[in-house]
Amino acid sequence: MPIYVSSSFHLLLFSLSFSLMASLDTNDSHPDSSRSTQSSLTIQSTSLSSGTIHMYPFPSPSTSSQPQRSKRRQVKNACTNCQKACKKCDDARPCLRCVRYGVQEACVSSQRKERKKGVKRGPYKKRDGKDRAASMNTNHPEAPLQQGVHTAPPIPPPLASSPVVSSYMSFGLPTGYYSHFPPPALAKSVEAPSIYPPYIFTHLPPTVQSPQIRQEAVINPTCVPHQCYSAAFVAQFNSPVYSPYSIARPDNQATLPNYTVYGSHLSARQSGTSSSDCGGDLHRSG
DNA sequence: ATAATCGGACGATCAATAAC
DNA sequence: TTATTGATCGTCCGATTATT
Ligand SMILES: [Zn+2]
Ligand SMILES: [Zn+2]
Repeated sequence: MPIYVSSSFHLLLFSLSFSLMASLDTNDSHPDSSRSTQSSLTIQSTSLSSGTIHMYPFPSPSTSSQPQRSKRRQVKNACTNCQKACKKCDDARPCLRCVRYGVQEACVSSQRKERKKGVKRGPYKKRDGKDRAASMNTNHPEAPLQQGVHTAPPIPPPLASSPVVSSYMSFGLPTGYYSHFPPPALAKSVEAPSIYPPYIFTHLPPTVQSPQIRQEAVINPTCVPHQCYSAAFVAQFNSPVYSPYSIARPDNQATLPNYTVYGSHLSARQSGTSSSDCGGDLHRSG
């Protein structure tokens, strides 16, 4: 039963941000300032008008020139539903989004196709010390902007002395674990917020792993304790002391009135349509 | 106001290549 | 053989559009 705790600094940030995020809808987004066209590039700030929260748990007081942000974390394989909808998935199966839409049964991981081999690449750039430093350093004027992200000192691994965990990366839970959600009262958006309290993980309750009971839990939100996401959850979340054991995932959110059921309205693209598949850098060129 | 769509930025992966 | 590069493939942010 892993319990990851962290600094109160971040808890504070989170409690603050969730109230602001309440208005977010399908923009279950999180700070990604470099690609946002209308959100600011500020660090640890909040854009109230757009609803975009900029939270960068790694404060960079000294380097004021470069906005520092942690990397966006991706799951290895999104489920097919999330994949089609271009929405954030998670490592658990069923994923939270499918649970929310009541399509747990259809939540299966997508398949990655094998990378093609035998593609020639041409010469790499030289690898002596200097070139290397240059290529890895943003100081290089020619370096792509993208590389600038890595300018900051490498983020220490979790077991490093610092308890600080990136909120941006916090969603990376081991399979079978769910992070806690903001209290439903705050999380009125349909899609799950991308920023989760990163510090309290709870093991997937066995009941959730059973399809039958899972379904019941969705159908009947007023279910057995540990199968539902009830006032108990809210209470715990609001409590200064978090108990990792009695919290189940918010399954009952799938039955919230505003949520439409997969098959009628689910925001996943029809597989047969000619619409684009929402993917990739097809446009990108050398 | 809320939900769905989807363009494209960003992240992760891993074969090709370079260095040892 | 190991280390590094960098193209490919994938995720999903977030603006736009559609629906209620
Ligand atoms: Zn999913
Ligand atoms: Zn799913």
